[in-house]
Amino acid sequence: MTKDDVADALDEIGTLLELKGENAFRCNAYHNGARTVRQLEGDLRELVDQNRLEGVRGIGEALREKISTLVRTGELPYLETLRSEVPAGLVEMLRLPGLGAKKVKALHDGLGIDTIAKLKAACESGAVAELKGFGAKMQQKLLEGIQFLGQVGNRVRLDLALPLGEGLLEHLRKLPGVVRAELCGSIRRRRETAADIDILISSSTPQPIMDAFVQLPEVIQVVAHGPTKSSVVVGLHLGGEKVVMNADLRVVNDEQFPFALHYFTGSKAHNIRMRQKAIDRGWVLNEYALGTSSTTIPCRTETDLYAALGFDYIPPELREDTGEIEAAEAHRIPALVEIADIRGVFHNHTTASDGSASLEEMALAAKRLGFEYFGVGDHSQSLTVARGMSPEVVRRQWAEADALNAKLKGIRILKGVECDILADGSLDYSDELLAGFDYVVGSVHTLFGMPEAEMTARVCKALSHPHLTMLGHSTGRLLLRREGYKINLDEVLKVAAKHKKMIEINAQPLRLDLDWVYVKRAKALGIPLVINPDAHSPGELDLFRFGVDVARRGWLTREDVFNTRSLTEVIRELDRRKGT
DNA sequence: GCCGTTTTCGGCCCGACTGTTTTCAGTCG
Repeated sequence: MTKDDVADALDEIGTLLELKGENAFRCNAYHNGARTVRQLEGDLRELVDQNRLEGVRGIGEALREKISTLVRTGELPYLETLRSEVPAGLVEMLRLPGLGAKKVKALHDGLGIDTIAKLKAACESGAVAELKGFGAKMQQKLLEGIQFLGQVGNRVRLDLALPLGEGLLEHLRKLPGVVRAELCGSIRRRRETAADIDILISSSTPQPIMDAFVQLPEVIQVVAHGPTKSSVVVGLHLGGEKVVMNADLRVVNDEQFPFALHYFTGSKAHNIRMRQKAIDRGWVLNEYALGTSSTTIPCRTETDLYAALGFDYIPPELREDTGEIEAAEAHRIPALVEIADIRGVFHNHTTASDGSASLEEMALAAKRLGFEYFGVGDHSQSLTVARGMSPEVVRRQWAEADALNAKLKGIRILKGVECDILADGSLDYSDELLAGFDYVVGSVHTLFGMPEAEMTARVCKALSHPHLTMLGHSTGRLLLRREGYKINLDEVLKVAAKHKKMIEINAQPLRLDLDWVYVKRAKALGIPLVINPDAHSPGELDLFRFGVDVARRGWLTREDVFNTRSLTEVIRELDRRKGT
């Protein structure tokens, strides 16, 4: 049982209790507990065995008991019982916009509806509109929701949601009367996926802005259209993909803007803690103001808002209630790594394996981005599907790199490889050949179905190899598409720290692997992180910025990220590692 | 269910919008 498995179980309990009509705070306690478990540091099994869950905020006696049972037995009779009491279709119905636990329960109690299919039939027959608390509009909305659910999934990757949101923002900023305008929500916090686009505008004339918003060319459907809040569905073709998602716009006056910006950026957990901190000081914090009923504290920016509470400014990427509030209170918010700090990258592909551009084209693209060094990391021989390099091809690439380094000014090519970690944990080339590279990225590309213990041992063995420099995409996940392979990352991090290896943050928006939660743990273990775009074309080099987002969410400073070092420092460190 | 220099009970963030109401409950973020 992983932390995610346990957290999923707690979330499910919370949801099932809601559907049974339980006290909302009790339900919420389970959802809070799930979030806490997901972000726990260390091995859950050990935490349970050593009784270290005691004192964790949000996990009391009852949850601790259930977590222990889940971890020790892999089962939870309490959850089984709940499942037998609540039809599975009710949980699925919650995904429909406008349907919460109360309404789902009313549909079930009143009409015996326990699946989306039955709900669709009941809407079409007009039965739903007859039910108390429902009506014709609700019935129509549900039908539309059922159709929408069939068309789009839940979340959208950041690299798609961000440009869509920025496009809307650009339109809106041109409107008369707009003073300030920003993207909020999970996009501003740079989560790897987003469920919707949140936009905040300050203006003294909200109505015409609202009217313009719902008529933007990207808008497919208007969900809500009020004087200060509107909600629409937007769609756009981006990079060959049709992106459809919800977008919400809120308009406030300019004095309210910093409070609203903070509020709509979230996360929800961060906001709740902030409001409690305000209450501790005898104030109230909401999306419009900070203060008491008689006086308000003027703030021009979010920085002012945090300062009013005695806090450091908290960058949006940190606002997940994972310790940032305590750090801000103690004035220990780190100076996070920035895009401009990155001076080169190490894991990229060329036509020598499955890339689309030559080594020279890639190096020149890196130079255009302002990098000092470009590390090539083509695939190794066994990965034939990606045209992995034979030893001959490797030597030819080294000669090419030497020739280019003699010719090109302002960019240095580093000779690396993305070497397969074979099934038994050995590397894909002889030690003699590996010794000729400037560095070696080790990655798993095969046998994803291995049992967790075996996969963990495989990767840990590779980490003990003297020629391995850094671990590539650590779980192999593809966001919203494929789960990563089963691996005990806490163990992997421990072993990486022991052997003084680096770990990659793969910046491909589809991967973003290592996940930020583990980035934070890697940092705590003193492991250097490396941000790599895993570029297969010149244009993809720029994807490194999404890796910077992950690094920031993992609390990394410039010092924590290896590729913020200068070329001289990088070469010195790589040479030092090869010498040991 | 969780939590407590307001601790063992009584709170738990709070406002906009919708659709159904005839003054408000439910949903959402």
